[in-house]
Amino acid sequence: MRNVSSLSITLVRDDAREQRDVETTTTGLDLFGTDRTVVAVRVGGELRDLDRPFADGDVVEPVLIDSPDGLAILRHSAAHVAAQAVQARHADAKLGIGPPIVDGFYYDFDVAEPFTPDDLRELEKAMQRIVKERQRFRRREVSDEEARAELADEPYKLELIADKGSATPEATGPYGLEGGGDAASVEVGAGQLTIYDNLKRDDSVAWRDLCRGPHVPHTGYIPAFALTRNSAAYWRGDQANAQLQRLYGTAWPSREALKAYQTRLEEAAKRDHRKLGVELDLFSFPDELGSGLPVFHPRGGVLKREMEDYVRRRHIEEGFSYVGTPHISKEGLFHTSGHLPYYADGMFPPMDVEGGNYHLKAMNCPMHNLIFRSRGRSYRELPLRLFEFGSVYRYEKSGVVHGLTRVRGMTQDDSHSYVTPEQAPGEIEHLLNFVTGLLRDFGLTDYYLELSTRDDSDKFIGSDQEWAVATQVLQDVATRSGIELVPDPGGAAYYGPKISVQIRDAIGRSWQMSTIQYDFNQPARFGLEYQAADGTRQQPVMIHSAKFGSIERFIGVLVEHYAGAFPPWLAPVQVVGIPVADEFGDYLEEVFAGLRAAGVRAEVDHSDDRMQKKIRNAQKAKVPYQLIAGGDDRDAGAVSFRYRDGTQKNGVPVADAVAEITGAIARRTQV
RNA sequence: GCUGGCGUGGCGCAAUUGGUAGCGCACCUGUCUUGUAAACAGGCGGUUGUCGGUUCGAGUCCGACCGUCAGCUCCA
Repeated sequence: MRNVSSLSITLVRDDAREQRDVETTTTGLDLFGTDRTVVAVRVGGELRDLDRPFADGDVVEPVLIDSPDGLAILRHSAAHVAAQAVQARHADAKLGIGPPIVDGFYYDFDVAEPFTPDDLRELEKAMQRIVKERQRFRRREVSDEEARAELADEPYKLELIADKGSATPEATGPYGLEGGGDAASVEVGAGQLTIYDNLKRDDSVAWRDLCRGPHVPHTGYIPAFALTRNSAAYWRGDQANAQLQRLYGTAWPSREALKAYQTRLEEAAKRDHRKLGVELDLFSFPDELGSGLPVFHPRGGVLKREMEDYVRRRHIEEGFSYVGTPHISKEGLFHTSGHLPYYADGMFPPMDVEGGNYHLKAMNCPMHNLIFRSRGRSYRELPLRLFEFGSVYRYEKSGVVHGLTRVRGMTQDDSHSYVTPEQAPGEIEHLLNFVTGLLRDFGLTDYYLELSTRDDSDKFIGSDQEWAVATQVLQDVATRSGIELVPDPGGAAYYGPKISVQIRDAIGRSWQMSTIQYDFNQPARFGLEYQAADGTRQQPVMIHSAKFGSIERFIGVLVEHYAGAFPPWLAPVQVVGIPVADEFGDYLEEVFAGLRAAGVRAEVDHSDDRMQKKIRNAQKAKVPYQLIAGGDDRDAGAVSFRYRDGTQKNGVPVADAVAEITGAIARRTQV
């Protein structure tokens, strides 16, 4: 028989369930308080602070500090510490929101003066003091009126209270990580408001914040943190709102984990394509040209040409016709297409020519439409597939230009497939297969699909019915592919929905690469038609698609993906010949003549450096193969391999060496 | 576009409280060159992003512009 003053709870740990009778006042701290790796509990699916008492029948699971929820709780608690430090230093600072994010947290403040690097150092010290004080986090349920009274000096919090209920926590989980959720839901949920106090040893309130929680039991649970940077951010992400100052930080379960994170960032920075572009002499951005306008050096040119050769050949194999169109056009074309009314801001301003306005093109589709319309079209010609390398220019805002991944002048491997509505699903599937095959050939496997659809804003044209059909077609094909599919509501082009391939770069930013868009609007606006089997005139659907997306961006991502150590087929220089001494240069030249005859990009290093220096240079240039030859090799009609990892293979007969290299190039393998 | 940081020879860096710009690599020249990540010596190269201002004097201070970095917003 159970004692009336006890509860029965179920403890779930590592998939094991354990029934336990405990005292009525038992809390998570009683169960796990000695274990610093437990930061909260999950009771019936809900995250709770450790100091809340259990109820009879509760199913209790400890939340470990290194689990996704545990890390979020740790980081969100660190955000509170940061905010306390800020308000202690800047009495006028008004609180915005302070959610956890990937690898860290931020907190927004309305302050008179932006934070300086010195501020960050001082704030970090202040945070350390708060952590040392082991301030307790105390949860307090308050009514809306109480919250308003208590936070009368916090205008942004008052706004959140007023908006309470509009948040949708179930859509994103408790912390709304990985985007998509309203970060403000960290402060207020849909129901009961809570305030978290930070209590000093004597139980006096050091600081308090409107917050859903949960939090770690006390600030001593934050073993390793750092403030990383600060920047401006618009209140609630809206450019029309006030600009707040955002403080970014990171927090980890241990000093070692923090150190590992910092090391990871340093390693990622070494892969940055902007840095490697200089080091490997691939491309540059001359100031004289203007922001976002790259030039490709000979080595980068090889990369670009290999990609273009590949994708041109593949388009032809997939039934596309290679076409060509100019870089500029009279502006009427872009009125017809609808781009000018909708996206004038994204285009370079017009040039006045003979009294009329000309525009640099920002897209190729209108010109391809003119090719389609250049004569009568039969249903027998469909799908009609046009493809070109289109040079387009987009007036990207100055703050968003970024290396090769966000430029103002770029080359799209752009295609438009004109199809009957019935052919559309098949064509989209065809294009998606084309794209996934291309990504595989370039060694990219870590990507996901995004389905960008319309929302109810007025920037989309066409009927709801047409949008629904187009969206459904794309969704079906994307789902059938089995690739991870992420919704992107409101992200569609004004003329139709799209599927895009998103790839992450070295620093975790994701970039849109390939796109497939379903467009029923432009065929109507351009009056495109074909004659059907029954003699009637019908309007085609056009499917826009770019496989690399932008060649420039793809190169940027490739550089980071391979950290500059490209597979042989893409490497600007595939083989460097290194004579052990000057006199073996002629022998290597003979060998390299054979390589070059086989189409290999191979150079003998005849500089007056010594062998060791030549090896070092080739290594730094990340050349896949170093072929070294001295007396032993020459006598044997052989060469010696040195690979990028420093391993070597000596005395390889020349024919075998050529076969090994040409084989790896042909198979597009990495070495 | 917004907020903040930064801007010194091709690259990476240095220059005390404002006092007339240094180093390494690269490059050029010469001598060297036999086994897997830097031979030795000499030399060329910048008026410090641009323009304007303060000052007897500015790379060092101020302003504008350009570029760049981080974040925000945006991304047909």
